[in-house]
Amino acid sequence: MALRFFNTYSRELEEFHPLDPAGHEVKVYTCGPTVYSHAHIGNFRAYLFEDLLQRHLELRGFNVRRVMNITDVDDKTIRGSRAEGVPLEQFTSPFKKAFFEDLDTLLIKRADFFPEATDPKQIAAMIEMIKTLVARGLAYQAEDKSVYFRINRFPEYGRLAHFDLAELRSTGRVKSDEYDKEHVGDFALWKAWDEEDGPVKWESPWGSGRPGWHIECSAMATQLLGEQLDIHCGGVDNIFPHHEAEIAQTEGCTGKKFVRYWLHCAHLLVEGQKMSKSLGNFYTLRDVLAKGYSGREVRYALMRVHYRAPLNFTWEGMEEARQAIGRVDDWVRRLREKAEENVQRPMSNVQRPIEEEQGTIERPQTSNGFDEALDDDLNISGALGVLFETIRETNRALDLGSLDSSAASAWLEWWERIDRVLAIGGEERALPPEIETLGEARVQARLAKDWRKSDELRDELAARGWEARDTKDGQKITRRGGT
RNA sequence: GGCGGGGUAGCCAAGUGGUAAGGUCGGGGUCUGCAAAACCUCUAUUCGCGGGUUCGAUUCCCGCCCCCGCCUCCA
Repeated sequence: MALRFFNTYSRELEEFHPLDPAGHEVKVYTCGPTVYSHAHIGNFRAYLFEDLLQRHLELRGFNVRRVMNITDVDDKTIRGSRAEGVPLEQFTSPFKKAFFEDLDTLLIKRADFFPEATDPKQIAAMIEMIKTLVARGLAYQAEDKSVYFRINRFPEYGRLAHFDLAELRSTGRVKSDEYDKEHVGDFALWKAWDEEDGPVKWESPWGSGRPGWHIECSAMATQLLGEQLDIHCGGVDNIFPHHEAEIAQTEGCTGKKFVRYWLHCAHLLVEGQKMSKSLGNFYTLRDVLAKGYSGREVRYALMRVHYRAPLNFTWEGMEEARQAIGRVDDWVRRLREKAEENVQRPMSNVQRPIEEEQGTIERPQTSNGFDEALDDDLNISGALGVLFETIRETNRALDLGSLDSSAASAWLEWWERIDRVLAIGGEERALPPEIETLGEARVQARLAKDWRKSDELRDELAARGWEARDTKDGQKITRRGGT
């Protein structure tokens, strides 16, 4: 099956073909965070979806060139810096740093560029775009000195969201400065300085002020990726007005189709409601980590539901993620042990091709459904289904002794390949010395058949987050859950 | 009101015009000193509701109901 995505623009599943004539490079723009506080896990759901997209495209052989912007100037960042009485840059910088740390925690691949809105080069590019729009009559300076986009001159406006402009209803969420504008729907490209902005301002042909939010993305995307993008992503709440505005501005300047595939992810809910800072019902990644969950557990929990379906965040869901990941870990560990048997006696009886004929375990197929599931608009549930079925089947074969070390190696390779997309695999870590000591004591107790002491030591280990299991090959100690 | 997304087992969640993947939880079993892990097994005659098309619909069509979101700077 061909790779296909649901395009918000057409509201249809479309086969994916990049702009690059060679069919190799894919240009992706993803809306990033506004750094006025820590991003919450709802934000990270979107970034995880984008990470999954990038990783799958890469697995499919595309070379992804991706940009994610950092909005470090807007009403909220200015308000924050004033409240703390520090310069804007000083206010946003810790949140930028935290954002990148959080990306690492969740094993989200870095974009190629993280342009910042306050970068003078970007501001200059934004001003250039606005100049072009003004010159073309697509924008005008109003009495309040701000510059607005004239949506009536861009007939396509509303097409992405499928909105009829005449039907737009004000939610009253935004303070209206409507009488300065020709149309309520006209949006700011350049916001004239006012007292609330304090020292935050840049010079422009229209006086001092700062750029509007939407123009930021248009300028950065075209600067770094060119006038036409393959894929543009974001949360569904960005469809209107943000992405609509981006189309208007960019196409207003270039006259070319801006984005070929628009992909939007649904919201993360908490108790059935959208998780958002304004409602106050949000968790930051740090909140979840503080409960003892690891980055990859959060990653799994937020990634396991299809990106276009709402996902309800619950602690029960976190526990499920922990269990599922533990199952994967145990399986991988088992395969590694099996695979190593090969290394220990490498040369002995060179060829035993006969083992293949004993109706043993099948080797992994290059594709046994995992890639194909993701090709279908990133059907992660289908892909995970393939993984877990594989786990059950290979575990069964291991139980029966019908999976030899070379087959184990082959399955391990299969796993390592798909984990380049999932990135949920854990790392083997050495036992801390005190755990080692307790484990050793338990082995001795067991040799002496001192079951009571053995059980006590097992409880002791469990209390420290480690689990002792007695297997045919002796005691095994593993970390359960958490980091 | 307009525009979207979603309604499948206790919970999470795939999916197909031919009779329901997978995860998690819970019950039973094999294994174990006891456990754990793993494996086996049980848990939706049924896919929001009502019509229609069809030999047959959870899947296609029509009409409803419920939940969530967007409707001018929220991922």
